[in-house]
Amino acid sequence: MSSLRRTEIASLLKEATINEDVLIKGWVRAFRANRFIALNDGSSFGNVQVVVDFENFDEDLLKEISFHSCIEVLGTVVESQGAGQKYEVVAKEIKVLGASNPDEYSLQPKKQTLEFLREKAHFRMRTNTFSAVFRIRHAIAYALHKFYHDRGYYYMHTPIITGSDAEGAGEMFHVTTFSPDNAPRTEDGEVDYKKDFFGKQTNLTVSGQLQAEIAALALGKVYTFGPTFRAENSNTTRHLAEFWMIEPEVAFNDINDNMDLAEDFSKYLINFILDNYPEDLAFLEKRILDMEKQMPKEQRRPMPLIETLRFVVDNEFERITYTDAINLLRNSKPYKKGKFEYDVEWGVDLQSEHERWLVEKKFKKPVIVVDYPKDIKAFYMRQNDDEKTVAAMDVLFPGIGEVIGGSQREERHDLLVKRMQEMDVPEEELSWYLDLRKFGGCPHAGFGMGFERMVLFITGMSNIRDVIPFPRTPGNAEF
RNA sequence: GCCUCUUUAGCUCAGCUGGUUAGAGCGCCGGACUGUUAAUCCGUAGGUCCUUGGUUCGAGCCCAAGAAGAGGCGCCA
Repeated sequence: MSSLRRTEIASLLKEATINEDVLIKGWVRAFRANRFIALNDGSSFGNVQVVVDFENFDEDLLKEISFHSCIEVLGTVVESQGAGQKYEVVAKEIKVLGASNPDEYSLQPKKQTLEFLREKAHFRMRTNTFSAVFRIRHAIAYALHKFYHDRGYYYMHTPIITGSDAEGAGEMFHVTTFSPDNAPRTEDGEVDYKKDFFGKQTNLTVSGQLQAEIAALALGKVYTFGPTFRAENSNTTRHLAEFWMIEPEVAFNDINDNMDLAEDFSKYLINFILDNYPEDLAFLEKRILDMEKQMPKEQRRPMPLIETLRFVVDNEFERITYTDAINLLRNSKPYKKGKFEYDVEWGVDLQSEHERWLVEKKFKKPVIVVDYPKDIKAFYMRQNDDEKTVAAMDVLFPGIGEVIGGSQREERHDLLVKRMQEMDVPEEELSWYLDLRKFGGCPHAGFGMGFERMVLFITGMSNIRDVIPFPRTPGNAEF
């Protein structure tokens, strides 16, 4: 068509030279009045408007310019006569790269529900909503690397296939080359994993934490970022069987440093998106506001999306001990009026309704709860001097709940061994983990942030399946 | 895993107390119009009422079982 190099729409929208010829390619978002094509190539939220003098184009060609068809346009940049945009491109030549028969195409140029689009995961990224979500998802991933790199952390790749099942973070997916029908058996009739690929039973990782601790005790400050798998039968808007987790682990940090890091990190990610993706955020915010118009007032968000994000970065997270949280809850109105479904009692984990009350009603901002009873937390968390609690923390966000869970790790060998025995954690399997306490151990701390939960919070979406391109949930592994 | 709700046109939904030919908006298609921004106006087509079984003179509607989807809870990130 032309020897011109393709101009990306993002750069065209940023700075265009009047009367210059450009070559653009993209997918048709709308074709109005047989004259105006809204073209998008994914490089930005904004579309470029292509103006077609339909009198000068072949009718059959114009017919092929349909919703989400892919076209190439050679045209001239001019100042727009219309109100919606500064520049537009007057088409000289149009070539259809990929037609899309509107009779058969399952997406339509109208509002469609997220549930419907979820079933069309191969097309849903072409919508405004999902392209905005996935641009932001990318940007959060970039920002997290930048945050840690700029602060001298090392990105550590922990294994996806693990040989230990002692991490205690949930049900695991087994990894095997055996066929379920005729796996080798031992004399007792058990599956003989000694004959399996790795010579032992292996699983998909549920956390990179234990390995990250190895790295932290050598490189000082490290983080992991990778896929994590939980075979829990969780059917909620905030659980996935395959999700991504960020796990910093820092030598010499105590629980307070850990809380500082969690807060700084969360705010950095939110700020990065506020600074760099205002258009996408504005669109997502408007989408929610439109949707909420049909909802009763009490179900609406207390603040629009961008205001919520600003509020979170501008205010300190509330820090409160588990014990104080219990006291607050027991003195709360819903508790006294018997509105809570579950009882509030020291030693029992906070239920969703209790966390929601703390975050959404009492403090109205992210809350960090620390010093949980040791019996409801993992074996590796550091015992506090009261001998009843451990230096564990959860960071709770409005609307989502737990986004971060972390702790100072137990670095005292004898105490760790005692705890493992109490909780029936096999010492032999974790001898390497105990070695870290025997040979040059030190206080250290870290946490895990659910990546998709952060994406949920920043985009304001309500179902976690809509912030990962190809969600894996119980009964669903399409695409 | 538990509880609740939903399933009717391509999509989103309405459908009265069980009663004749199941409707609307949007989308698609055809036409009109042509500086539009969710364009507008007119018109056409489009249905396994989720599936199976039952009750009934008669079932989209009632009953039973199953399937799929959504939400809440639990587990957690």
